[in-house]
Amino acid sequence: MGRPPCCDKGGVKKGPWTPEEDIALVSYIQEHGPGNWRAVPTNTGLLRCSKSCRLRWTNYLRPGIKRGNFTEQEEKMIIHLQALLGNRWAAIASYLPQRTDNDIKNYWNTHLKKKLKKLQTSPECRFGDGFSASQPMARGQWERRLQTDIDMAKRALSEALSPEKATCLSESSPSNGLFSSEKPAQASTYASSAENIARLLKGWTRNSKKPAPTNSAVTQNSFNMASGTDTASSTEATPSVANRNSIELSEPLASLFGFESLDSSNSDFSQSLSPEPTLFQDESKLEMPLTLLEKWLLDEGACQGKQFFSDITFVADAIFS
DNA sequence: AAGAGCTGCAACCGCATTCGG
DNA sequence: ACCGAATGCGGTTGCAGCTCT
Repeated sequence: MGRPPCCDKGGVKKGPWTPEEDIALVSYIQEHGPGNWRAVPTNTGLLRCSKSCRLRWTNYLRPGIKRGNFTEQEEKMIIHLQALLGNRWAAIASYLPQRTDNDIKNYWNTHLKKKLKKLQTSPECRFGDGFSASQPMARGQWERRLQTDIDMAKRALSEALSPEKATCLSESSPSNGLFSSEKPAQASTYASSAENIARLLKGWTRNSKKPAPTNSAVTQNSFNMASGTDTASSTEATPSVANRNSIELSEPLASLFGFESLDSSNSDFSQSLSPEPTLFQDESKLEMPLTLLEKWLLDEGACQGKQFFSDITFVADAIFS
């Protein structure tokens, strides 16, 4: 029943990508730009389905992707946004432009869910106005309350969004490009891809001293190794493994939305490659710069949804304390 | 030292949505 | 308006590497 999978035909390779495949893909995209994925396997000679190529590019090879540990602020953002949006990872990822939806999803499932669960089972844990994990309300009751809070918050958001505010905030971050419809010049768009190929090759050569690098973990190291030698003094978007733990821990939240750790070409890239829907786009057709969202989320006296967000903020704060 | 169990993440799968003829 | 193809998205899986015993 239904349409056969796109890579149903035989001879399609699956599993981890090799550095050779990555290079072929990046080279092709550098030349032709992303899109028309159907043509990619044919034109590159890759024995991969178009879907696999797109996924590899968007989740891994695309410039401007930050890998490694999530910062405290990123975690808080994810918690906030997950509470607001649910498991709409692509929408959440559109507000953390250096992270992919897959990354955020994985991080939520492997780290944050556990943290929240642990917190909820902790006897001293209390949420906001008094519902506590030690005396949990019935699941259905809790869910109803959460849904009510979310609805309240959404309503408050709609009310809070006057046109002049939206205008003001879009002006406040004119260069981040995330909400701009302008397309950057192709040349600058793909400059960082060329850079990545160079890094890939460089790292790959170094790795070749070891047994043949045949999995994606090696590829990842290739990028990191190549950039890691001089990352301490740069604003490289792919930090070395060594300094991942310290990266941006004290970075102000604003930088998350200002793309300060991206070079200009990468910013352009995320601009051209991130047509993801903005918050609530499919519900109330609102478009709101993240700075406003975050300001609103964190503004203690902001709106009717205050209690909900104080609950969420409490949870987030408890996790990081 | 070794093997069993656990964890994290890259990649896959299949359904939903969008696009174009 | 309809239909098939292309793309997007979220859930799930498989496996490499790590930790524990």
